Amino acid sequence: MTITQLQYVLAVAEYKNFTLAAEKSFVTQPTLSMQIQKLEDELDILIFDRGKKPISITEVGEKIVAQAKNIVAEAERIKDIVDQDKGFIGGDYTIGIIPTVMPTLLPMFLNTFIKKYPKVNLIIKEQSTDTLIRNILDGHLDAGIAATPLEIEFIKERPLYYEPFVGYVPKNHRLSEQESLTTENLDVNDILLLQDGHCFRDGVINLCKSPKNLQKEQFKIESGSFETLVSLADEGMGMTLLPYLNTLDLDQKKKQYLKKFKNPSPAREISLIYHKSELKIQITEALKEVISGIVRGAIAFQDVKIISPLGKNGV
Amino acid sequence: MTITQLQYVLAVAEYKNFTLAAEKSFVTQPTLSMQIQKLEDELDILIFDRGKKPISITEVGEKIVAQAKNIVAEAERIKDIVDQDKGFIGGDYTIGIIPTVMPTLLPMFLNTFIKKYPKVNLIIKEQSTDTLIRNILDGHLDAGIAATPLEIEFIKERPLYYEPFVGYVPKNHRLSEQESLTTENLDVNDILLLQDGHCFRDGVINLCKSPKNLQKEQFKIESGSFETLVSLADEGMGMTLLPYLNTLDLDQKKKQYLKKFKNPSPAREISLIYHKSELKIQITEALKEVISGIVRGAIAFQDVKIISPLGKNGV
DNA sequence: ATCAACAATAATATTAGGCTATAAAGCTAT
DNA sequence: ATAGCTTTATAGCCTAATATTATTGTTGAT
Repeated sequence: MTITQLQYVLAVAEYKNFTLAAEKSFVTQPTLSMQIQKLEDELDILIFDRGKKPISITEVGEKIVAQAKNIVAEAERIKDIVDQDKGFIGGDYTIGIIPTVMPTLLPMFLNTFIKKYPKVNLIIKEQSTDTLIRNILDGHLDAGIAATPLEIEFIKERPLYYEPFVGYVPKNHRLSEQESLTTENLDVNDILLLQDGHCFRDGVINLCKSPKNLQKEQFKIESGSFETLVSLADEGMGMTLLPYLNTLDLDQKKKQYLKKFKNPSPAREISLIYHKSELKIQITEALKEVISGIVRGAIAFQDVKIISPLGKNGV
Repeated sequence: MTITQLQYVLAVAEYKNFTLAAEKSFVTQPTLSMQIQKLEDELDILIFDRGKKPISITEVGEKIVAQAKNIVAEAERIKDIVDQDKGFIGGDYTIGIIPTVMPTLLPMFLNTFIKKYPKVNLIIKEQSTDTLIRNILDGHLDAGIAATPLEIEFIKERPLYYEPFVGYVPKNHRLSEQESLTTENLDVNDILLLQDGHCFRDGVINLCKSPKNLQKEQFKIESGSFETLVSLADEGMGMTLLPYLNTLDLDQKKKQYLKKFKNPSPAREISLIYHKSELKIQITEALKEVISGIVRGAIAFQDVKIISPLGKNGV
């Protein structure tokens, strides 16, 4: 049994296809086929059931694949140890960021980070919180940036900053005369929400006094971008809530409609999350330091109350 | 990097000597030297400092050795998974047993076990509790039988049976007229003890009312076997305490001096202990079942109070 | 029935891992 | 100092393992 063989097994388990798995492993298909056969012979079991299409994994196979993941991950950490010893920070690093954070946070740290750590090859993906968690758990992401607390087993959370919710209340709105907002003011049916799947949507719903009253209305407008929500609000379709960083690049005219909450302002906690196995921990630490350092300047510390980002389905 | 290379590293780390490590790995010394060099080249670090005698491990080396242990252990578990799937119970299995349990318990289960699981090659070692723990932690033992609770991190305890303490009070002893013993009766300075290092000794000291009064006497007799203690007691040197199973093969004449404790009788808890990583767990489970089954017959359930086996030094 | 997709097999080249023999280095003791 | 011992490194060689390309065998879809 070799580590290479286990890696081949993982590739086939992932792609359910020998040819494709071989390609992704940068070897030819017969090589991979033979190595897997050899492992199967050595253990005297079948890992894959080739009689089906797509290929399926046998019952023992599933257990072996799970264990192979462990072994390969532990083996990769040897390189980590050496890198850490040499003070080397580099290599591929894949990070997922939730859509509502991506456009505001990424430009703030990306440039600084790639200049400070030129040997790290950052791969950034925009993903919803639940995909992000899945990808961290199965090792496809090295880290993620998401609203927390999530409290998922095997995932560590390291808060980066707290971002207050800010109201956008257009002219003629019921609340437009108020100096500042309170949670009690809000009516969830009057707030324009992001579409399903965005955790900021769930945060807003949790924030409102009686989230269970979320009604099926005659027509319900939901969008994936705050820009749309603001425009809709301007058209008199209701008010909306924005994360603080998203209010910064509104044009001057629109800024007049922003209303802060009374302290403690509701806020979301944005954290760097990663697998508790702490693979590539030096890069993760480096990233955390860069982002924290930058954000400390941008978001003044305030008295906030953290709102859970979790929807009724858990994530 | 191969699993084999990591195993070689572990061997050298253990024996601090290439030649011996090669021997223990069943390869020649040059083979092992080269493989380790190759690994060091690949990682571009030094794991061992050959400039010292005996060979020493570099700082990074220590971390790599620790991680290599993980990887190798995880890799071995693949075989476990397959064995479990096949219902196969076999292979080498090394177990340590504390001296005060060995002579009474081993004959009770050994025969049954090797007949029931003929493919398991049992290797049994008599060891004190602290060596036993060290060996379980570093993987030299698959399991141990010791008095518990120990509550050591990374070690699981599975109680096998509770063994009451029985007094051996010879003629003319201060307590010889009493029907049964109580903890209050005991004076630690009047009890013949096993020599230092036996956890049964610590158990007895813990049991006595004021263990701190253990005096430095003018002469103090300690032995490693209960047989000696009983003989000494017969000579009027004091009384002693025995674990219940050790009283079974006293000759008829001596049995008259045995005195039970009033319920709840003090007792020691004897457990099967093993690393929480649960390597070879099928064999461990099988062993536990065999021993429990046999012991259930031998030790009638009683009202007991468990005495800690830990001495002042922790273990 | 034919084609396309995909895994297995065959034949072969290359590499890796093992061995024996031997050299070099580091100690120890005379 | 040097002879002798112990231990690790190097050299040269052989075998087995791992890769390649070319080809065959299956299966499912058209």
